[in-house]
Amino acid sequence: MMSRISVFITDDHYMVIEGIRSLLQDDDEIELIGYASNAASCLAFLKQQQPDVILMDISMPDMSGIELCKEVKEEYPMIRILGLSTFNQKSFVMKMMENGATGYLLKNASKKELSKAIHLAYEGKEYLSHDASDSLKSAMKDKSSMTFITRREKEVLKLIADGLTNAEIAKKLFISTSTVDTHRKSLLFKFNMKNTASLVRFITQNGLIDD
Amino acid sequence: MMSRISVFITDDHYMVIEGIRSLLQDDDEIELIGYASNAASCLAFLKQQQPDVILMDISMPDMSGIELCKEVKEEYPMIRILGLSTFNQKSFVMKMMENGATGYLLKNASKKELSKAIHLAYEGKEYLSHDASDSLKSAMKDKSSMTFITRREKEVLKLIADGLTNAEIAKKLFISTSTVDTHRKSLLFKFNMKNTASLVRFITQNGLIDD
DNA sequence: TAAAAACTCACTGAAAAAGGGGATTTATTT
DNA sequence: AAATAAATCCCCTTTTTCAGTGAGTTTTTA
Repeated sequence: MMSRISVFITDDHYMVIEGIRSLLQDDDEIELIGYASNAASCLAFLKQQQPDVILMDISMPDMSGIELCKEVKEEYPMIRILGLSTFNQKSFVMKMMENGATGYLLKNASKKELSKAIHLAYEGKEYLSHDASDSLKSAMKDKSSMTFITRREKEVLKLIADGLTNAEIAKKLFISTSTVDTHRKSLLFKFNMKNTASLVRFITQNGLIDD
Repeated sequence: MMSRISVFITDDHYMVIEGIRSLLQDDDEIELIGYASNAASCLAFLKQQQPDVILMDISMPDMSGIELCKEVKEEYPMIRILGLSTFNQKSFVMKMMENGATGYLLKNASKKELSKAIHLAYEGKEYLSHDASDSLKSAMKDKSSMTFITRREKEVLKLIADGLTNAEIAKKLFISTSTVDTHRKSLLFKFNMKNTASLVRFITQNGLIDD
């Protein structure tokens, strides 16, 4: 008999970790070897030990799952990553996959679904949570050259979500309002949103901003 | 020895339910008698059986936890309710408490914290997750006469968060743009926000809108 | 060290939101 | 039935955002 699939969890909600742990307890083909509640300790763990599969939440206190996914994949390309989220917005799913995720799971997934996803991920086959796969299909079409947002854009995004106007942001960052405006437009374009309202909703909902 | 405290969970994330279940397994003073993944089945359950304490998530597919909390309290005033959330924004905590919640828990709460909160809730004493209690204190001061938003305002709010402009909303609801504008202003006023960005962020973050 | 990406700034014009005021009709509650 | 709250509509002005285009400087990366 082959060895068990080793799994690691990165999620900042204790209850979610507990939930997964509990769901995986019976599955004797899967072994939970550890968990981390933030990106830093996840990376620290990986230096010591590499699991076969990582279940990774999008929103972590110190880094977004999308970024962490990218970093982990660069360092340890053999590790399979399954995105974990409460939402299923097309752009997020897309970005996770672009950054090397093997699949995507919603947090209300059943025991069966979870187990299936891990097994498939281990074999390198992609798995997409039901609701997610639909949105992904339509998303993959307009999957233009998206390199994700820059440091400055993120900074501006945060302030936009805080309710600051371009003028206020400009003052705060010691740049001109034109520049802020450019960043704002760039953000709308990259996230494919038509105005600030939908942009803010999206990034808040997907935990792409630190509360 | 007294009988065990009966607990019911309402949360639309299976993993969270599993997590709580697992955390409570060892505590032989607490008995988990059931769970629901939406407001409707929660209410249906309560018609048959009433737990001592309900652990209630804010964001449910069919109704916000704030509303459900209110309804449950009206029908079964003896049931203690503990709010469950990933966030800890003052206004949300405040509204949950105003609507009858006995306490408030963050989803990254430890086993000890969870158990403590349930026991305290059972005794009718309030428990507030650490981060939450701070924000609540400062919030209670400016707790002005907020009657919360109306049906129509909520409808408009949803569409604003979807990224529709006043004109588009007006078309959809068969009313004039002036009316939509009035509702928008009213929302900004009620939530004490200065623009759409901060409004959308706030309501999204607090699960006051159905994703 | 080139090339690419990120960051910077400006101009124009149109669209939308925000701030302030007032007003009528329809529901709801007391 | 009277009072209160909700929903509807309009006016005006100012501020902010959005769309499109162009272009120089700095930083990062291949």
